[in-house]
Amino acid sequence: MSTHRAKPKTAALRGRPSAREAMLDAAQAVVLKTGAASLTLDAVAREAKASKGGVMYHFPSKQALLTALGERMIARNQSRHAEIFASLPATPGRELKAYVRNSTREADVDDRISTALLAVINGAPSLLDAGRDYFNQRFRKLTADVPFEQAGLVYLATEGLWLLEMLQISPLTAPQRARMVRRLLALSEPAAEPKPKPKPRPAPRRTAKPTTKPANRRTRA
Amino acid sequence: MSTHRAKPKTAALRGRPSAREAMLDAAQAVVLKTGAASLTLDAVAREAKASKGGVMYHFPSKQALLTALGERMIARNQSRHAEIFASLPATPGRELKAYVRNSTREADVDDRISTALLAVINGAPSLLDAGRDYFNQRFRKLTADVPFEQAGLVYLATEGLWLLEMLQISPLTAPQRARMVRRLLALSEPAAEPKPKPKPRPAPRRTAKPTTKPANRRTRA
DNA sequence: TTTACTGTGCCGTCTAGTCGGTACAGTATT
DNA sequence: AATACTGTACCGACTAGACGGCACAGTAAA
Repeated sequence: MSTHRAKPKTAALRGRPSAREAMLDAAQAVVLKTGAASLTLDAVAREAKASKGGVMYHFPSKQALLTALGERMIARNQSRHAEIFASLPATPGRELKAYVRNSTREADVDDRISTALLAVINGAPSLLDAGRDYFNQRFRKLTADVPFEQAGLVYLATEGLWLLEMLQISPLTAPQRARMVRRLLALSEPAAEPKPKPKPRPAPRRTAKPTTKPANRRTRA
Repeated sequence: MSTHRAKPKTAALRGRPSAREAMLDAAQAVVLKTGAASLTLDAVAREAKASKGGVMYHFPSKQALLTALGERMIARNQSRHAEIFASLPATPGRELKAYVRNSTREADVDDRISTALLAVINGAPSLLDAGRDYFNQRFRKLTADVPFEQAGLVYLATEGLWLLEMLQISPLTAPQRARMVRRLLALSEPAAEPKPKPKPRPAPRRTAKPTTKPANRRTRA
């Protein structure tokens, strides 16, 4: 434990503009570009334009780097959620709605991809544990002001969408996805369930484009 | 490609009770017991009570082993689906119902865990590609005889439940899970949506056990 | 000079893949 | 029936490379 050179947290707080953060960014970039399997310390150093020693200085072990990455991602996710939450009117289902919005953000996919891939690949119990707590707490909040089965359904579907996209195996086309997201948001309001079909099916019934496009491309071979 | 010693398929068909299958079983067991990260050829050999050379004889590369594993799992999943499908009455939503049943099978979790973890860990594009096709085809079938948004919702929620359990981060307690599965099955029938509350909420409203139990344990530290 | 940090080089371990060898079941030949 | 030969299945030692981690010298600022 105490083998290493004291916590560099002080450094992140004052002085240099955080080589530490840059390294976390680099780690994320590596995962995104070349896959989680190739997330090596050398790769991070290369990406961050630092040396391996530098990385080891900031993170005593690879585990530490991974953990820090996971924590940062959870924190970011939380603050984004808070932001969206604040922008919504104080109706019941507010939490759920904010959650759906946050989870289905296009721009967000980048961040999200890395986390779980990392967690999985590493088999890191600590990362998974942190994630578990986070998931548990969130779920409890989401089901607070919407009937359980309804909130649960929205929750599961949202996570499903996210995870499928993360794994690049979502069968939904872009318009289908948009449609489902709209549906999820509508279902986030407690009173919304009974008759979910006010509009008489406008146009895209035949599922625009014959499903053959996976909607997600991959940088790898 | 043709570097190796001819396909040993003949062996699987006659004579020996297929060391090949035993090796695939072993690979699965290893992933299940010690995590996907520790799926090495040596580990497979040890588990299968064979030698590494033996493993390499049947699978020219680790990739090949992984691919074979993935294919076998898809095949098994398909046949299980067919079985369940056959046991259901020919009502609309039959496909969807069979899919939900198959995906939420307790006993099935074992099999499922390995596949995706494998696919992710390896970054194996081939495995993911096979999975993608499978997912696409399945989705198209499932949305055939149930309104798209309804089927899509059930689909996403089911995949979400499965993936969350696979990653050991599902926040649902066992009774909550059971409740959601029931709900998903009910939603698989096209006419079922309007009023989903015929029974006046029997007993477990206060979500039996305060969510603290993750419902899935792990063998690792 | 002390502190904070970087860069380089090395080492031990782990792991995919190779290779030469073995056991043995058929099969053909005599 | 004995012999020689062939192909299949399998073994285990070895190799080359990758990767995590460590030591240590160097540098810049205060």
